[in-house]
Amino acid sequence: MSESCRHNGRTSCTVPSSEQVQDLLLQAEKLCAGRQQRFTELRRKVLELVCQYKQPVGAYDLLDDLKQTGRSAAPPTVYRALDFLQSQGLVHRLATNNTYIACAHPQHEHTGLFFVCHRCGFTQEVHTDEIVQAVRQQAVTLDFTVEKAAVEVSGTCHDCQSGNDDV
Amino acid sequence: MSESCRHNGRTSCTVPSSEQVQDLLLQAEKLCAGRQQRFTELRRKVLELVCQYKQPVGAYDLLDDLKQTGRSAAPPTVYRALDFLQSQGLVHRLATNNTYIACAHPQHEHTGLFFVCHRCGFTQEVHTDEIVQAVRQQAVTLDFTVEKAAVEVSGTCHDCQSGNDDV
DNA sequence: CAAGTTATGTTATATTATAACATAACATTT
DNA sequence: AAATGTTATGTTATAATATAACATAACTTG
Ligand SMILES: [Zn+2]
Ligand SMILES: [Zn+2]
Ligand SMILES: [Zn+2]
Ligand SMILES: [Zn+2]
Repeated sequence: MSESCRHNGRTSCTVPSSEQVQDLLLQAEKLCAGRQQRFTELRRKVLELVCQYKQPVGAYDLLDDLKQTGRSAAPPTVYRALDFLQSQGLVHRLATNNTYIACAHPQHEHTGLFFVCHRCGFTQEVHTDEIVQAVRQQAVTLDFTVEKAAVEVSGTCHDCQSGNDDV
Repeated sequence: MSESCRHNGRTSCTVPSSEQVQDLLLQAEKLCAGRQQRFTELRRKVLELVCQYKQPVGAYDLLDDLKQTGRSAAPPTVYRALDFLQSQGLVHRLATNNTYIACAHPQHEHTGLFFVCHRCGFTQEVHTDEIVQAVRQQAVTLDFTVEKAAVEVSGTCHDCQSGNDDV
């Protein structure tokens, strides 16, 4: 299901549900294999941990989780794994709150576009051609070669707008 | 000159030049006065320091600068001033590299759109209606209430593309 | 297996930012 | 002007995030 996906236009993407995690891990394994990149146990484990969160997660939370598994772990352990996962497009880093989130469709390159609810933390990745195109067009105007773009919008999500102040 | 400015469409904005700093400080003073906000000596000084950099500057660099002036200063000193300046739209924070930059036209609210050269550090703020509009449109689709948006594009600026590897 | 490369373990430290509480400055009312 | 409330700053300590540096282990390739 997540093997092939079409993200034309403004398609929204969700964090994989529990039953999809294994699928996504398999996908990640294939992706890395195809690129001659080593999808090690540690990297798999970290990606799995990231996936298990419904929301973006901090590096030190992942570190705590890793320690729980009995495995030896220090900050570099998790940061190196996250660096690798990011380099493969399997994980995005949200700069505005120093968190990490699994990408639901790493099979094609893309800029991370995120809408982050600062009330409940719900974070939605989207693929909006208009945004990407607008950034690209501005880059042309500036004669700027884009390497990567971060678009992080914070505000209130649909569910949190319903007037109830106590979620 | 910076008193009234028209940023219709894709207008680029630069960090104020040295001779413009006093103008910008005066503008900031008026702006705060009009809002019943206290533009204290400390806040003025921090804004001035930020303006004096041609590139985004880190909080601890500003802290060092503050100390040079003889004034007592600790991290909270500069962070509180920066928080205030951000709240008034006088300064933007770049989340992708934890730096702060003066806004060249704080007189109207806007999202910060930045193109950051990772080679020379040159950072260009732009006002691109297309980008803002595209984000807004996507927010409508998601029924998401935007509070603030951060768009930070990193790559190579015009000057750094000229093939020379040793700037 | 040997040699080279890449990944991980480990310790220490750098960098960025905030908590908490005391004091000072300013504003407002009497 | 004194009293009072509010906002800003000083000060100390610490939290939160991330990396440097170097040793060891694992994997890869010839
Ligand atoms: Zn993604
Ligand atoms: Zn929400
Ligand atoms: Zn601005
Ligand atoms: Zn450059």
